[in-house]
Amino acid sequence: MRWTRAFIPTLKEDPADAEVASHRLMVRAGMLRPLARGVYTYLPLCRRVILKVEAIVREELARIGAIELLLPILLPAELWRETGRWDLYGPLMMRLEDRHGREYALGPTHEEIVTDLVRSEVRSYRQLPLSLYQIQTKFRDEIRPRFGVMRGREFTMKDAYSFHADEASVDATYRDFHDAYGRVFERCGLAFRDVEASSGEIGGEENHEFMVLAETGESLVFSCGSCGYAASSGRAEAVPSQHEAGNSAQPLAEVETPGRTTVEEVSELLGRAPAEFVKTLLFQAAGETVAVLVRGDREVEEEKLGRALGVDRVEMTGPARVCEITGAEVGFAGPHGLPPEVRVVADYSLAGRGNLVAGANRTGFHVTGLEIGRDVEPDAWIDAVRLVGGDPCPRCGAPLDGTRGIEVGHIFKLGTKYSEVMGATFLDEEGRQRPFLMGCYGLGITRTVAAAIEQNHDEHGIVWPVAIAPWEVEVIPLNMDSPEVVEVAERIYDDCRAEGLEALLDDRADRAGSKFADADLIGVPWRIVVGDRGLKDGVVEVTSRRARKDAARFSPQEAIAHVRARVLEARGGG
RNA sequence: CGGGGAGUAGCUCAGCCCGGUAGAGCACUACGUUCGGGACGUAGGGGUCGCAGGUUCAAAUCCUGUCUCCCCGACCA
Repeated sequence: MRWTRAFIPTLKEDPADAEVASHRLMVRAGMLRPLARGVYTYLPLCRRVILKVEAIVREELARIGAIELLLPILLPAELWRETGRWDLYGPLMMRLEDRHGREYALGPTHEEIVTDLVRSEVRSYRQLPLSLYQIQTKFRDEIRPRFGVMRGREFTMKDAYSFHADEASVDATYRDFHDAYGRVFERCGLAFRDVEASSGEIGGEENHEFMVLAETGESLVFSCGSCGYAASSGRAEAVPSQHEAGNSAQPLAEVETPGRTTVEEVSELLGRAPAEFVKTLLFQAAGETVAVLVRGDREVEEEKLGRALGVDRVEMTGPARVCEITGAEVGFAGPHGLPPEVRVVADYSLAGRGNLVAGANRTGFHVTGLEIGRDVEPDAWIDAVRLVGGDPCPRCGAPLDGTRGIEVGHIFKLGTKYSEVMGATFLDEEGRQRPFLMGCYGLGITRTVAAAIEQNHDEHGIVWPVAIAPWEVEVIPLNMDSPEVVEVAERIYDDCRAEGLEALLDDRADRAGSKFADADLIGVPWRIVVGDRGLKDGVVEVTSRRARKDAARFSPQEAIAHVRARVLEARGGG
């Protein structure tokens, strides 16, 4: 491709609204332009990268026998009503009506749609297992789209769904997808972790997330360097302590704490460490009010809490209701003396602690000397705390690493969650009608591109891994007025392509500085520079984007051979 | 949804308080000089100042409404 024909509108200046590297660089490098909040045009350079990622995904899925199809984007409400997700999905789903007033959604995910297809087409266990996937645009009306394509409202996702007659088959396919995802991200040049995760809206049983490690990630990941345990924040377990109440034999006493509502403020006033506090948080879980007690220096992880309570989701109780229940303003809730209908659960972080500080359920007062077991008897001890880096590994006790990550893939075992309610069944060997066992497997294509940039850039621009680079080599003639430079560059460009390399020729009449700056920005991994200076000695220069200025001098033919050898090493897979 | 900020040239922004001929840098066009890490000069092209009302002799500027975008938050007591 010739630069003058390629439509790569690079920018000298950073866009004003881009906060993270991938967003900033995608706009500057002429990959991305915004159209609406969380909605972007993918320019040709970006499209090339997307197609490369998709090609890798297709290759790896073909290896595990998954079959590509394409499901519609415009989805009738009835199917979603069958599973109850028309209401459950809430405002996250983009909805519209046709001229007759019929309701539709723009597909945020496709479990219902693919299950509907399979229930009407697949009759027998002989047709199983079946793995179907598509690569398609998804729509989610995110609360707050941000970070460019990392959290957009319209994005490209590969979603796969598998159907099985028995658990062993689900397990085998789940493992296949797990391994295929690992190979995809590896081939894309990404450092990632696969972690135990919680299932969110999709639901189901076992599931794993694939997290690309990056400071700008929106998720928290915990991993153990000694035993290999890894889990997302919503899943990572605390080490279960023995839940014996402490006993310091201090009397329960009220203290005045006017206007001090946060742990920090009360801690300062009383001179007691936050770890000696009980935070009492009221949640609504399936219509019931639950008081969750957690150590003052810790936070509740709502996903874990929901699982511990056996409900799909928990919600914090609104301030008005909190006042009603505790009889005090928000900020003074405590475990002692709550109405009997409020269920009380205590997090393990409080186990064995005595002489605690807590709200007094009276505006302007806290209590000291609180003993769990004496002053309040929790209905249950649970693990609902959000871990922090350095917490002990639940498997081996070594300190956990806490890092941020970008979720690029998520795989689930669904069981019969969808097939059962939708009546999707097959006949087994004994002629019995049984619901399909299912798995589903998502991989964010555009998010993977952004994650690749987050992990591979420097202050000058993108540093593409060869496997997903828009081009493998960029040929840069430094002086377009020199017939010799142009001629040699053109010949190198042609020969590169003849050798099967994907080449970009910067045939713009610009000065050398601009070409170098743009080359750094768009991040093509190899560069062959042709200038009068070198041609005097019959050589051109080869540099990698990573090394940038460190040039090796070769004859044109050697240069191509050198680059070709490096590219073939790095292409991987295939 | 709540709070804050911003909409002026393709991009980054000034001008608005204090109403009076619409600006700068980058980008673009032409010519010249330059030419190995984002050159310089000269001359140009390009804007219904988000939109709709209102006040005024006169509105980018003041007032009202509205739309859009960005940031923060959405209850951790």
